[in-house]
This record gives sequence, C-alpha cells and structure tokens, in this order.
Amino acid sequence: MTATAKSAPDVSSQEYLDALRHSCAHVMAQAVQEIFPGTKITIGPAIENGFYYDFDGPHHFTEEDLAKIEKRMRQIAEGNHPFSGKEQSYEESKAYWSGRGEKYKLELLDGIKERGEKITHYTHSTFTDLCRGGHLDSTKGIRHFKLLSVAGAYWRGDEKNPMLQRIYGTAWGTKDALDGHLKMLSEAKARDHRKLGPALDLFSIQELAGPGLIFWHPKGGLMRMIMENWLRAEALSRGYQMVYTPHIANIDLWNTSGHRSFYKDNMFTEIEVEKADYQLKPMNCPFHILIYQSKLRSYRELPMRLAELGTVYRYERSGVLHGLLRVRGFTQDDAHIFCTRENIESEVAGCIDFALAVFAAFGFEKYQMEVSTWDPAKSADYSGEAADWEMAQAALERVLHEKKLPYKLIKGEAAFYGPKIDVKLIDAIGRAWQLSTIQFDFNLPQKFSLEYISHDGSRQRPLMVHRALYGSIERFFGILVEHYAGHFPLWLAPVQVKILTLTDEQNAPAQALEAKLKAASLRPVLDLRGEKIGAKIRDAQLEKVPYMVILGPKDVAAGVISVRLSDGRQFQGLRDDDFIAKLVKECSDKLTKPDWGNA
RNA sequence: GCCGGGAUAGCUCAACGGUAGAGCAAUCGCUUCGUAAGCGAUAGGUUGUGGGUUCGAAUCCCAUUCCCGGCUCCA
Repeated sequence: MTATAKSAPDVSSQEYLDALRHSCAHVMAQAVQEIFPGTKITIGPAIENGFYYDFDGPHHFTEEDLAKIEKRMRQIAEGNHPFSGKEQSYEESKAYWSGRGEKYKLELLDGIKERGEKITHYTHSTFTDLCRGGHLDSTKGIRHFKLLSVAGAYWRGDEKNPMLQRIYGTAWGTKDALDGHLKMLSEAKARDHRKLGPALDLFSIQELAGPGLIFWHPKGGLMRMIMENWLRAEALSRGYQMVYTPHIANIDLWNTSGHRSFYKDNMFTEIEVEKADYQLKPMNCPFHILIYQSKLRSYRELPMRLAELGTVYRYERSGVLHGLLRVRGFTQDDAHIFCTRENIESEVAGCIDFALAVFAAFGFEKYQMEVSTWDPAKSADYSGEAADWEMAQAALERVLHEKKLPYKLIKGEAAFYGPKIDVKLIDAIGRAWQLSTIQFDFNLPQKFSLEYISHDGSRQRPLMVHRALYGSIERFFGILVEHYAGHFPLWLAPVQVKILTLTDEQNAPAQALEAKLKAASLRPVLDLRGEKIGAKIRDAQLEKVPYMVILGPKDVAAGVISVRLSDGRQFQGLRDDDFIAKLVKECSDKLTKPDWGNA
C-alpha cells in the first residue's frame, strides 16, 4: 500500500455494516453503563439490519431511557475514539472481569478458554469488551442509527437461565439507508394484517372464544373460499386426490404414530369419550396413512397423492401467538405422497412446480429455498435407513439444480424423520416468510408398517412425502394481506366493483348494472345512500375496492358509465359491456392488469 | 411459559383521586349532489374481569384474562 490515504470504505458492504453494527453495540454498552452504573454486560452482536446488547441489572429500561442512551451514544461517537484490540492471557482477562464483577463475561471467558481460542479485548474510549473483533476504525463512523426497542431475552437463549434485558437498534452506512429502513418498518406497521384484517372486516380473534382461534368474516371467508377452490382445482389437475378426515381420533392412533411422545408438548390434552381418550389432531398425516392402509396397495396405485385442507389444532404457548401467523387452530393445505424409490425425483419436482404455480398465482415473485439435511454423525437419532436419507437428500438437491433454483443447504437441520425443502416467500417490502414445505418421512411408514405389493409380488415399504404449499391458509392469508396492503388482485378482492350513484334517479340503472356484473360472475356492491359522491368514493377507497362505477344523470342519459380505479385514475364514457369484459379477463389473468390507457 | 409494556363507546383518543368526554362510525330526519368527509338530531360505557385501599377509584394496590415488543418454539 502506498502512502496515500486509505480509500473510503464501501458503506453498503456487508462487512462494513457488520463492523458498524458491532461497533454500535459496544458504544451502546458504554452509554448504558455510564447512565446506569452497575449494569452487567453480556453479549452484543451485529444482526440483520442492526445490533443488540443484552444487559442484566435492576433498572428496567423504558422508552425514555432509550432516548437518553441514544443521546449519549451520539456524544461518544462524535468523540472519534479509535477501536483497538489486544490479545490477553486468560489470567489477565479473568482479573479484569473479576475486578468489575462482570460474571457473564467470566462465563464467556471460560468458554473461550475451553475451546482454546485466542482471548482478545477491544477498547474504545473508556469501554472495553471481551470480543473477537470486527469494528470500525473509530466511533466516528457511527452516525446513522436508532434504538428501537427493549425486550426480554434469556441468557444464552436458554429459558432455564435468567432473563436479561435486550436493547435493539438499527444502524446503517448512510442517512438514506437508515431512513429507508425506518420507512420499511413504518410501512410494515401500516400493513400489519392484525390491524388491516379487522379494519377491512376480513377476520377477527375473539377473547371470549380464546386466543389463537380465527373467525373468518364474510369477506375474508369469501377470499378463503376462492383460495381453496383454486388450490383444489390445481391439485386435481396435478393428480392429487382430495380426501376428508376427522378432527379428532382415539389416542391409540397417536400412540401408534408416535406423536404422543415426540409431539406431546404441542398437543391439546386428550378428551375422554366413553372411557376412551381422544385427541384433537395436531397433524393430518396419520389420517392419510389410515386411508392408504385401508386396503392392500399395489405399485400400480403409486404414486398416491392424498390431499386435504385439513384443520389441525396445536397447543402453542401463549406468548408465541401472533395474529394469523401463529395460531392454535389452522388449516393446512396438506398432502401426503406415497411412492416408490423410483418416483421420488419426479414427485419432488411435481411439488416444486406446484409451489411455484402457487407463488405465481398470488403474486409472489421472490422466494428462498432451503434444503435441510441430516447430520450423518448422529444417524442413531434419525428414523429410517442411511441409504434412503442419502437418496432423498440427493433427489431434493438434484431437482433444485435441474430447475436452476438457488437454495441454501442447511446441514444437520433436518427433522428426525426426514430431510426437507422449506420455501420462504419474500413479500412486497422485502420480508421473508416461512411457508411451503416438502418433507420426506422415514418414520411414519415404519410406525404404521406401510406396504405395497411390488411388480415382482414382494411386499415393499413405500416412501412418504409430506407437502404443504400455502403452509397454513391462515398464515398465507395473513401474508397476502400484508403483501398487498389490503389492495388485493381483482380475482381475490371480496368486493370487486362498487357502484356509486349521484342521485336516486340512478337507482334503477345501478341495479341493472349490478345484475349484469353478477351475471358475469363478478362481485359488485351498490352504494345507493343519500351521500354525496365524494363521500361514497372516500368510503370505497378506504375499503380498498379495486373499481368504482359512478353513475350520474349524464352517464345514464348517454348510456355509458364512469369508472374510477382505486389508484385515482378516472375514465368517462365507457360501455358497460367493455368494462365487464375487461374485468372478467383481469380475473382470469389473475395478476395482469388490463390496459386502461391514460386518464 | 418467561421479561417488559398495555387495555376507557364499533374505531381513534381525552379525562390521571372528586358527576366519564370528543371526532369518526351507527340509527333517524333533512339534503339529490359529478370523483377522498353535506347538515341536524338520537343512541351508545358497571373504564377487560375479580378483589382491595379510600368519604370517594378509569385514576392507587393485588390477582386474573386478553393484546403488544421480544426470548424459546414453529405452518
């Protein structure tokens, strides 16, 4: 390197952002210890979009405290203190942290020693942390940040450990980046399905009925029906067979499946019925297996794809419930594919194609695939044969390769019963949501001793694939609400057209138009109230209705209609038949909007 | 489940130890109007629930339910 000044860092690179955020965490810890002496520090890493630091102390941080801490952080940052690192011996480090009574740091220190790692301390200003490094050159670079929230977090993420207080912050290389992120956060808040859902009269959760249980109102119910019908039609055309199974079953079934032992924590307690115990179903799998098992199967019947919109009930701890995204009763678009080893690649490919069709239909352009495989070193912890695992994992990866779909390989993350592909959707404002899942199951076929008769007359064990594409209809719907911020594509919109009249004179023509729209299988609603047109438009706009037809004396006299789109564009003098034809086409195209020309 | 915060009319909020109030929505009436709020009237509340302190509690205390931010877990 020459004597010239160091080139400016790329403030948008991940490396820079990690260093910045990590540096923020240190500065925050200094500020907290200055303002609240005696607070013990634990760990404070950089995370996606920001940083946090976990503290232990008697004072409970409030919103006002965050403002104070943030102010002090800015002062420290402006002091332009360099970060410097120094390797220390275990004894030196131990003496330092003992002297300060930092018991968490001492615990971390012992861990570092056990793993035989280097012990380094990083210092800026008056603050020193036990840290492996990765900071900015100086605190001067810390400018575009904001403290966001305080939350509880267990020491080392273990609920048996003490609860610490975590302060979250976000930090960026430029003001624009920070503003952009804060805007995304407020946009996310504005789209929150828990707010929009009830506001648009789509669904509710009722305290009297219990938490985590969803009431689908008429509009949400209609949308759900459309989603379900679409999925059923797709499934049938892709060779699935639709089944229906009970919501409850004798406990013996759950003992056989093994759920009573490995899934007990998530199951509601059993219900006694005539001296036998019954169990509300947390999963559909055993039921589909019973259908498979109801007679002797031939290889000629495979692959057998049994699908159901199966409602399951899972006991979720009260603190984890979240709107439609985490509930106690939900409906999975569940399917179980029973197949031979020869089938697996084409079946996995079929599932992937179906999943991509779902995303395309509902307007999700981005997604991330993750393949979770086993840890062969712990093969005893898994069900099934090593050969089957290897074959299934290879098939999952091969299919994704062939379809040129990028994926992340997560080794050792498979469930004990089989490897899987999870798909995360990326929504309109860049958030990822876990949704579709395609999982092999080497456990249940064994538990239920599933068989088919092979072409050579021998009895063989089929392979089984679980697959859910929406994942849960509730969750998918919640994500849809947020993705579109309530402005649903026409084919899903519960009210597609609102017919607004200027005066009572237009009531009859408005009703005639309503009938015509209904005859074309569209969903119109009349607004004949004695309100001014501006008020009717405002109401329709707030309901996020895609199209408004405005009927006034001039329109009726000319035999035309005026159309207003929810984006504000207006078109006068349209023929109703043309309007209807465009809407019908938009519904069948699903996501392609018609060309309305310029307003 | 755990830590912290919260709950007042359908919604958004006010009253912060001394008679619970506003706007919007709802209902009724008037208005018949050209692209985001016409006017008036009426009705609506054991302040989430249960206890306690007090002459007096929406307000202070305890318990509980539900919600929110996270942790752990997950479709």
